[in-house]
This record gives sequence, structure tokens and C-alpha cells, in this order.
Amino acid sequence: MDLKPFFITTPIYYINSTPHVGHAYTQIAADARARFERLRGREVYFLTGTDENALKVARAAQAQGRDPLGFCDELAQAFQDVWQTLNISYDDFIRTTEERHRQPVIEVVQRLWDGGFLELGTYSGWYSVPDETFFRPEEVVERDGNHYLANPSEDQTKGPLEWTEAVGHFFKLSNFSDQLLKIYADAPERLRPQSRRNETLRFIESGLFDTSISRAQDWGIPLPSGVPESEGKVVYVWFPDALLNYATAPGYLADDERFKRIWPPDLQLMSKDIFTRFHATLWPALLLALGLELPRELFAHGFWTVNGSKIAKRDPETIVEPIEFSTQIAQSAGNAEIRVGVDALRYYSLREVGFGSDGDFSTTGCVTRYNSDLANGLGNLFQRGAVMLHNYFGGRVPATTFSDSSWLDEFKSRQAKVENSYETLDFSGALTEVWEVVAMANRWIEEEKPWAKAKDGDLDAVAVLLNKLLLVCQWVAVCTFPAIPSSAERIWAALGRSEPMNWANALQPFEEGHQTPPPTPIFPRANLKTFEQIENAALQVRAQKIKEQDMQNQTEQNGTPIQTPAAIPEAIAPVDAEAPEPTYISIDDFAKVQLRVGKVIEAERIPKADKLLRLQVDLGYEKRQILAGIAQHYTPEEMLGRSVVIVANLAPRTMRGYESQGMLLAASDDSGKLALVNPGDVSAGAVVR
RNA sequence: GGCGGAGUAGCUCAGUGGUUAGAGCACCGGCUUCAUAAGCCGUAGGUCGAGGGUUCAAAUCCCCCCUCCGCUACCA
Repeated sequence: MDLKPFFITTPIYYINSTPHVGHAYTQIAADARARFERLRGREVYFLTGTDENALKVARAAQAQGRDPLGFCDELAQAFQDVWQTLNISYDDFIRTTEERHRQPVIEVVQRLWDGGFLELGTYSGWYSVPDETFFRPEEVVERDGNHYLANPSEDQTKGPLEWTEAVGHFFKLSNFSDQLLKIYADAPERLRPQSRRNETLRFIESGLFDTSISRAQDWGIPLPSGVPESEGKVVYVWFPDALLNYATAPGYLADDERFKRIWPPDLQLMSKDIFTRFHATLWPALLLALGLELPRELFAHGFWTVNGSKIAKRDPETIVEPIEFSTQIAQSAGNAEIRVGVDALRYYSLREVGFGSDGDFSTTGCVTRYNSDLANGLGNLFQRGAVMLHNYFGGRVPATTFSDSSWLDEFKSRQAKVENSYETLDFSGALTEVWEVVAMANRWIEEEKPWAKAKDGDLDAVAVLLNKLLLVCQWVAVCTFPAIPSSAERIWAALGRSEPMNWANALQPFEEGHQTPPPTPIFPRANLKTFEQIENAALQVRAQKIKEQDMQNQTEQNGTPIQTPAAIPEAIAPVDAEAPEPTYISIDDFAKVQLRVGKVIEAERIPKADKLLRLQVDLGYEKRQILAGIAQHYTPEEMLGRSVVIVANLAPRTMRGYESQGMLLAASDDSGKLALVNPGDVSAGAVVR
């Protein structure tokens, strides 16, 4: 076996809010694998942390009149508190504002420059502060003198963009395509699951672009002074800053001996949205540039919807805060300790869907699973055996010889299956296997009818059964420990075991006379109705909070013109179809637009474009090629010979490989109806004004 | 439009050429009383999205279509 510690990572989390069930999922999965490795006796280095150098974080702090670092301290602590409550056994928690991270990042940028992996370039464009991203001109629309993202996704900004021009330092990512493809070609285990691997290969094959790694900002890790044009610039938050945490934490460029012992990561987990671009492409390219070994396995898990809907901060029904939720379950289970609810959450997360697929996190589904699998299945099984042991034998293990021990072999082979499932991150499969055993043991009791045998005085037979049950419970405790550690430990203790649990002692026999403590239920049953009441009450509180926050945000944004000089209220207020507020322009402004009448002399569809027609338009004094997005309203035949009004002095632009030298005027309403402006009977080239 | 994923029991899903398509939950009936209104057994429930094809044999392979989800692209 490999002597190197098993190095496992989660992403470092962007601290814009407290952790939700999505964050918790990655943590739980990583924790399960880490605990599994430790259980098998392997040293583990389990790394997680927070990403704190985003400009948005600094501005959020400033908006509250607070010191950014203090703001981060608080949120980073909140993350750690949640992880501790969820029993996440991380070995290291790195914050990107720490010196042990900042220093090596600065040095890495210098090395990249010295090694010729960076080059200077200029770029300019519409920049979004919250997203820390430049957008291409075609992604941007103008409204009321401000520029906005044309089709912002759920988590992209709806606010105005800032025009930014700067000298940038570009990482020559394009140089690494071939190398990466070669590495990935015959190593399917490096990128999992298979579907993500395919996606990544296609992404790289489609061509990589050099990427700017510097930003002119006052928050973040500064560029080293040995790099030209470094003044006033910080490192892009993703590259190499955030990604490099995986190397700085184990001691890269700081503690060579430690780093050499731990590197490379054996398993890096993340959700699918940051897999392809960042972890499977940029990150290994960075490592290649630095001459470091690549991670052995990258694994992308899927997304959760919550109660059937996409997670949205503004939809209270989709926000599941792990601690609050665990508390709710525990409360509805006869006010049990929170760790009971935590294990319900952990169990459900790992059991409900295959790791790697998307799934739906149903809060009542979780409670139902808790009741059926944990309380009725495992908990009750343990209770039956333990109570009988106390009733018939005073809690002391009776002497036994097994006439047939073939069932022990079966357990060994089942444990091997469970082991293999954990190794391949098939948590659902591992737990399914264990619960087959739970069902089987419940059947044993049914078949043996120990209560009847006890009545008949056949205590020997009862002793055999109870010994088997004890071993089953012990076996289950070991096998489920990675998934539900606190419950497994409670079972372990309830069996009277005090030595450390490990993978090899799952089937260790119980000595005659071994004393077990008086039994209490491991998983008290939850009352679904009670849970729903508690959940509903919390939901209303949350909805109220969101309302208040919205109002607060509005007033805050009105009061702080730092990032966005104007027009935020207009941007946020719902668009009123009636009576648009007039914004006057001068006659000179209008004169800048040259409108002409033209006659369509050719018209055809563009292949693979469902909205575009390619037109040749005669302006009298010249011919123009114009692309118009009207294919869903006009056929090429209808267009032929038609008179149209065109904007004649619009800057040309290429679409779909064709240059468009102007624009057709058309009217459209909210229902999507579109009609071309008809100039009537004037000759081609006539001026419109 | 392109690329990818998905469509199987009321619900959540497993099942990549081979009996009569499975599991869990929910439902219904029976048994049981050691146990947490827990356990066990059983019934019922499916034209495997539609259609076509290959095959002795198709949920599974091929073609075409429909629906949903994600990413992405052209209204200058």
C-alpha cells in the first residue's frame, strides 16, 4: 500500500453567504471517503477552506462599513462551525487571505513569468465586478446609458457593467492543449465520471484561449514586483490564486519535505460547474507549467434541486441550511441531539442518488428515509437484539459455538463489496449493501422466534442468535462509519466496545461475559407532521428575512454609488410596458443615424441559423450585405424586391461568418410579433429623417 | 440551432442483448409481539416517452420523432 497520506480536497468556498446543502454535500462526500481511508488505517490529509480574495467580498464588507479581513474572519469561522457540527473531519482549513497562501502565490506568478508562461497583452471590455469576469460585446446590451449582461444566468449579475481597459498578464493556456489531451487520453481514472471526462476532452479539443490572470484591484493578492506592469494589480481570483490552495496548504514553496510527502492529491471533489474549465483544464495546466505532478483523480458530483426546484437564494423553499435542517429533524425525533439530525442529513445525501448524478433533495424525503432506514431498519434491529440480551442474559454475552459459520464468509465478501463501493465513491451502493444485511438480520429474528424459544427454555438457541446479531450490529457500525460517524460510534459504544473502530475488526467476536450497557434507542423515530410544522414555521421566518434583505439591499445600493454611478433603480424595478419614461436626445444626436431606403435584391437563409436572413440590399449608390434576425417572420421569397429602411452608417459586424453592413428597421411588440418598417414607394437610396 | 443528460410502478430510482422488467417508499391484505405505532410474508400496480428497424430474442443496438433539464450560439 501507498505510504503517502491520502490527500483529498474539496473546493475552497466563496464566502458570500453561510453554507447551504450544496456546499455540505461536497463536504459530506469528501468526509465519508476520508473517514473510510482512516478506518482502513491510511493516513489522510483532508483539505478544505475558504476563498476570500474576491472583490465582491471586499465591497460587501465596505458597504457595511467594515474591515474586509474582519468580515472574512467571521464568515470563515461560520463555515468551520458548520463543518464541525456536520462532523466533517478535515485536517486543514486554508484561507486564501493567509500568509502561507499569499506568499507562495506571489512566487508562483513570478515563476510563471520567468518561465515564459505569461505574456503581456491589453484588453478592454465590459467587466462585471460581482462575477469578476469580462464579457464579450455580443453578451452585452445597452439600456438607459448603462450596459448590462444580455442574458444573465441565475448567478450572474443583473446590474450594470463597467467598461474596463487595462494591461493584462495572460497565461498561455493554449500551449497546453496537446499535453493535456495526451495525459488524459489513456487515463480514464483521472477524470470522473465518464460524462464529465468526455465534456472536458471536447472542451480542450475545441481550442483553448490564453487567459488573463491579473486584475486592477485593491483587494486580493498583489502581483510580484518582478513582473512588469504589476503596479496596482492583483492575481485573478481563480488563477492561480484559488486553485493554488491545493498546493500551498500542504506546503508548496514553504515546506518542501512536507509537500513532497503529501503531493499529489489522490482525489479532488467538486460540483460539476467548476469541473471542466477550472479543475480539469486550468488547474492541471498550471501544474504542468510548475512542473508538478497532476492530481490522480478529479471527480465531479451533480447538483441538487431542493423540493423539486432549483436552489435560489430568493426562494425560501429551496434554501436548506444544514444546521437548521438537522436541528429540525432532531426536534421532530423527540428532541434528540442534533447529531441524530446530522446523520439523517448525511445518510440521505449519500444514499438517495448515485454520486455523480443530479438529484432532488426532498426535506420530507429525508425524514422518511431517516424513519424507514435508520429508525425502523437499523435502529430497531439493534434495539431488538440489545433488549433481548438484557432480558434473557442480563446484558452479558452468553457463551456460544456456531454450528454453521458460513454466514461469516458471506459477511466478509459483502464487506469487500462495500469497500469497493467506497473506493469508487459509490456511496449509495455501499449503503444499499449494508441495508440488505439489516433486512436479512431482521428476517433471522422472525425465523428464529427467540421469544418463543426463551419461553420453552431453549436459551442456547437464543444465545446463538444474539451473538450473531451483535456481530451484525458491529459489522454495520464499521461499514456505515464513513457515512454516519456519530451514529456508528454510538452503536459501537452501545455494544460495549471501547477500542478504536477499524475496518478489520468489523467481525471480531464477543467474549463470553462481555457486558453491554442498558439499551436506549439509537435513532428515535421522527414525527413527520411535527417536522412539517417546524419546517413551515422556519420557512415563514426565512421568507420574511428575504423580504427585509431585499429592502435593505435597495436602500444600500441607492446610497452607494461606488461601483455603479447611475440608474440602479431603473435596472431593478420591474419594467413597465406602458408609458416609458422619455429620455430626450438632441436633433444632432438623431442626425448621427443615417437612415436610407433600400431594395432587397437577394435573400437567403443562413444554414444552421434559425433567426438570420442574409440579404443583399441596393441603396441606389451601393450594394450592401445585411444580416437580419427576421427569419422567423419573413421568408426569403417575401423579402425579394421589398423596400426596407436600413441604418446605413452602423459599424459592420460579423455573424455566423458573414459580415453585416447595416441594420434593418423593424417594429416588434411584447408578444414577439415583428413587422418591417415599410417606406412605401420611394426610390432606393432615399434618405429617411 | 448545436452539444450533453434524462424520459422505466403513485413517488425516488436500479437495470447497456437472454426466463414472467426489479428495489425502496407509499397503498392494500395477512402473520407476529423480542423491538422505536417497529418486524416479517403476500397482493396490487408498468404498451420501459411515440413510431419504425436489426435480431431466434430489445428497456438495452440502429433510425426518426416528441417532452423535460443543462450548457452554448445568430435578432446591428
